Amino acid sequence: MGKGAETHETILQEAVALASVAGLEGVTIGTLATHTGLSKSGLFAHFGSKENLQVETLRAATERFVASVVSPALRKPAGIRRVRALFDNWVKWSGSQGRGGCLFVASAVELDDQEGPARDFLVEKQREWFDVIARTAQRAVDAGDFRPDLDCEQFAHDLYSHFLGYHHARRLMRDPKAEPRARAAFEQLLRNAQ
Amino acid sequence: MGKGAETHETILQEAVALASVAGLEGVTIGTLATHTGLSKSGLFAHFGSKENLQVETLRAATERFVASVVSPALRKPAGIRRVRALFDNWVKWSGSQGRGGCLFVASAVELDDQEGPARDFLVEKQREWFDVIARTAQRAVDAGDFRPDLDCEQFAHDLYSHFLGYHHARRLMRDPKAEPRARAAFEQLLRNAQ
DNA sequence: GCGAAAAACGAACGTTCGTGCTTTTTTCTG
DNA sequence: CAGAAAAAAGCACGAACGTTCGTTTTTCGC
Repeated sequence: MGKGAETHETILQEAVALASVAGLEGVTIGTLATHTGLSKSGLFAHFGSKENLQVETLRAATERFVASVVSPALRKPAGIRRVRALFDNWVKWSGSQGRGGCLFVASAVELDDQEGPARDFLVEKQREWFDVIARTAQRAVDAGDFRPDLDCEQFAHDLYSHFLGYHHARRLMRDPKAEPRARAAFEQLLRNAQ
Repeated sequence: MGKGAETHETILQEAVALASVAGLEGVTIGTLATHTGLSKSGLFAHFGSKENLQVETLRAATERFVASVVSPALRKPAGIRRVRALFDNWVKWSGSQGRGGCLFVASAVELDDQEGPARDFLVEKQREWFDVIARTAQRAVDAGDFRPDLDCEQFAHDLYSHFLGYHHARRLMRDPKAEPRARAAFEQLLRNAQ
């Protein structure tokens, strides 16, 4: 990897960390330059536009998310264990994000009314993630862990909701019961699916 | 109401509408002045600081929320019907917010890491809203609609999660199934509580 | 180690941001 | 209706925003 690509990576790493705290719009060229020890113009040249920086930041965050949440879970045996791994990894990952929260939750709210490539990218990746959950539930049905008439898309939607509830309780409300509540809700979701 | 207070009200009305679309931070003194036909300095004099404007915007939004969601529901007979009214009003109100989404959801993500009076105010009101839900569930237990050993705080947490899931599916994903999914999840929540 | 290519810098641009002042206009009260 | 009080405007400020451009420094292939 050449020097340029290396710096590029470093910038994106910092951008993801910063965005988790201040949101996508909060990642300003100036502050990002300061944090990386680069000049504004030097940093800017790597991306060509703020919009592109935002998309690349989301892309970098997605890579990390897949590597630490999705891929490990997909290595578990299909069925309820894999479903558990998905949710468990998700919650653990969210809690390990330093001071910040889940960048995707933050971006979802920030971009829901902002047409453009950043929104398009986020929606696409969220859709993929939703489908992974739904398919994983379907595999659990196939394995006999879940009842045959389960609505897997509804299951994915509900799982997603429980994560959002967890995120809200932990991040805004700073409720120490956030995680146990989320886990209780998840267990109930599993029971209803069996 | 004098002229001053009237203008004050008009500004806040516009601020709430604008914040629902662009977020709290997106409500800039300049754009707000343009939308209300005032000068920047003239508008600014009403609030003294941007921070105070944000708090007042949240306060105005809270008033509207209570008037169109909470109060009508509390006029229903205690029990499961009131619980239904809470969720129903909430979902309907969220869908009727014009182009924007729920300001509280947007602010929750925006302010979760931003220490200050705006955050404090939001957390306080969210806490109150959470308590209203939990107490309403308790009244349903008392009325015999819900089982006696129901964890009412968990119920409130779950209800909240389902709203967040609905909001996410509708606003970011623009999923036409968002509302039926949320309603299905809510019905399941009720069934589990009985 | 030389020279081309890539990377980073420094300075400036036009805007917009929130926030002070002072002055003018409008509203309310006696 | 006059005069006080309130409201709004006008103007300016320093800072930060994204972006452009020309120059300097660093990296890398030969």
